[in-house]
Amino acid sequence: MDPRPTTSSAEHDIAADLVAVLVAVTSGDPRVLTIQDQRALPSGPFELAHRSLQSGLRAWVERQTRLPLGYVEQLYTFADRDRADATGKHVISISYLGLTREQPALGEHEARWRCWYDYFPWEDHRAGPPPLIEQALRPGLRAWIAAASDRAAQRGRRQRAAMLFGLEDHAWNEELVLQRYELLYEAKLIPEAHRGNSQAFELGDTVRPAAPGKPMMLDHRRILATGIARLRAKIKYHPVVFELMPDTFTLLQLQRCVEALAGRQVHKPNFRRLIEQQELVEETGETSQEAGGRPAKLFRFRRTVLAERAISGTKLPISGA
Amino acid sequence: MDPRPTTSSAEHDIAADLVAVLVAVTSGDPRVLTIQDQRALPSGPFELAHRSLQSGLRAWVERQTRLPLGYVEQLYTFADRDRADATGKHVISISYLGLTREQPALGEHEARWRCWYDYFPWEDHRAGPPPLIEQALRPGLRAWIAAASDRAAQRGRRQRAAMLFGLEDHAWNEELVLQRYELLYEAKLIPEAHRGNSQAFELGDTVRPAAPGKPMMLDHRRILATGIARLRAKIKYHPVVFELMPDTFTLLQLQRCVEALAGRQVHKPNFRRLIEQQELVEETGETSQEAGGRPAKLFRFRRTVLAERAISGTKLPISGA
DNA sequence: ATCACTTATACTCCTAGAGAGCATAAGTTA
DNA sequence: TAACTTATGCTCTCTAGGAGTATAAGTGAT
Repeated sequence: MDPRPTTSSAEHDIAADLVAVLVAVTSGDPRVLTIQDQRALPSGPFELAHRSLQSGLRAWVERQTRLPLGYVEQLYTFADRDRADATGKHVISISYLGLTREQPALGEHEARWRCWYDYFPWEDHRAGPPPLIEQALRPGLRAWIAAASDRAAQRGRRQRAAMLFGLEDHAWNEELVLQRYELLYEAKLIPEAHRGNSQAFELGDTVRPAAPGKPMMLDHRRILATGIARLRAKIKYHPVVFELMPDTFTLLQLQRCVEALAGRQVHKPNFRRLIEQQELVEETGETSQEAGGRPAKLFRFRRTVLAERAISGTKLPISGA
Repeated sequence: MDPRPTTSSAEHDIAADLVAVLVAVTSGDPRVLTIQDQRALPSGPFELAHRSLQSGLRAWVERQTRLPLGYVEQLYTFADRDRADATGKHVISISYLGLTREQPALGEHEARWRCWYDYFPWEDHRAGPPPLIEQALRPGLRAWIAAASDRAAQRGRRQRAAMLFGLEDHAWNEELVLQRYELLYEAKLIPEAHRGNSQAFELGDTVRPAAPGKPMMLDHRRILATGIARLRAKIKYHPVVFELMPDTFTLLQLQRCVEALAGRQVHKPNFRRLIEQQELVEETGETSQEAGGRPAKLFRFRRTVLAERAISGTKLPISGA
């Protein structure tokens, strides 16, 4: 073990990049900020001027996009060899999840909001399991299963696919976004898997039809998957949804927001019961009748709960897991 | 937004360090591997030869300590300005949690296993709330509360302290390890808070008596807190405990291991019920009578559950939260 | 041999919370 | 006025999880 803080000669120069998964929910769609023809996540260099990584990200995002970043959380740090840049220098990417409200009309650097289900169409189960799993994914998965070396390996692959994609009466678990992406990647059903690493085409690896869903540069789609998974897990025990809501909202709007993120429907009475009995919100006294039915009460998030409670003590009724 | 992958001129040279929180549980104590007179966590440079960060850490740890690393998980990436090394170069620290079984007699670089409660004595509630919270912590906390600018701020501080340390009929939540450390740090009850940043002694900041617990170099104690918190959260829904157990074990040994990590007692009948009804273990047919009572059946972890189940579907009876 | 003690293991009871369904209220639009 | 939409309240049921109790099967001391 190398005793700190003597600077070892083995240390090499490395560049650090910040990559952001910026999420907003607009009119019932979970959206993510993209650049470069919607094929990349916004990223920028980590500069010496920044006090810390988190403040570096905040400063950079708010300067570039003028978005007020409500909630920021570190996701994961990558440093794969493929990511070395033109000079051969190692690039470390530190990815962050950021939540914000609504989208202003930002137009710089062709930044665009895009529904995240465009990149992961199999993740949207709000109207039940999407048919595209059976139609577009299953054949490729079958081919991957059959391509395993022996019977035991085939059984393992089948079991893993069934568990992750909710096949053969496995229940759908919306949190396993990253694992599903990694399986599809491993099964060469993701276009990104064919780039860079040319060893991928050895042996009996036939090129299988790509899974639906828009690809991204480098490993940005994996980073996005990480962000979605983290957010889906987080909303169950931490009141972060409110960072995505306007100041006042109806309970149905809140529910739609949660459903958009979780990618599954929520039982309406239970949802209201949970929100209200936890006293996460308070009435504003006003009502909204945007939706042509009985006017709904408007609510506002009780920010004080963040101080009152142990921060891990809130729950949303998403069965899953 | 800066379109990748053009290398921006604003990128500066940075060194990347890997820091490991290596955990083992021996004879009922949760231990962590330390170096430098038990004042630092093992760390090493990230080298170009490594395929990825994770494999870099694995290779380096296994080479230096000859420990078989069962489970590895990334914790957090730090890059605070204080961490700049002698040359003024930014140092990014990527911290990892690693689980291993037992300790061999490794003696290199004065590496030693040490009980993690030596660094966080207030975290051990296995025999009820430790008296040292009332005796050694409470006075300092009171002083910090009283030092707030106005009544509202005082109330906020009191509430936060009560929530985190289980005072004033708040329940103890064993997962909030990091938040507790950060509060003590902020309250200047942690010796590490007095180093480096000399601005800390402005205004009415009196030097309060330090909290008990062995300090560490740099922010290593914070990293350790992060690791403990992550592990305490993880054992509740993922069967990682078994990475810390020998091949065969009794249910009581397993329970003691969980209790050591969680820092609280567990209801024995409920624990056994949960473990058995989830079919996490299988009998070996043998029995153990190390403990001078009725011989206990020996069990073994059913590794297949990792494939069978969605990995998030296991639970341990730790009320908390 | 008996007793005290330790540990293992099996049951029962209770309650809070989550899932699901139904009923009613109060608006809108055709 | 009817049909439809959305809001809101209530009930029922099931189960997981928390807590307590009882019995079994060993050890070591008197």
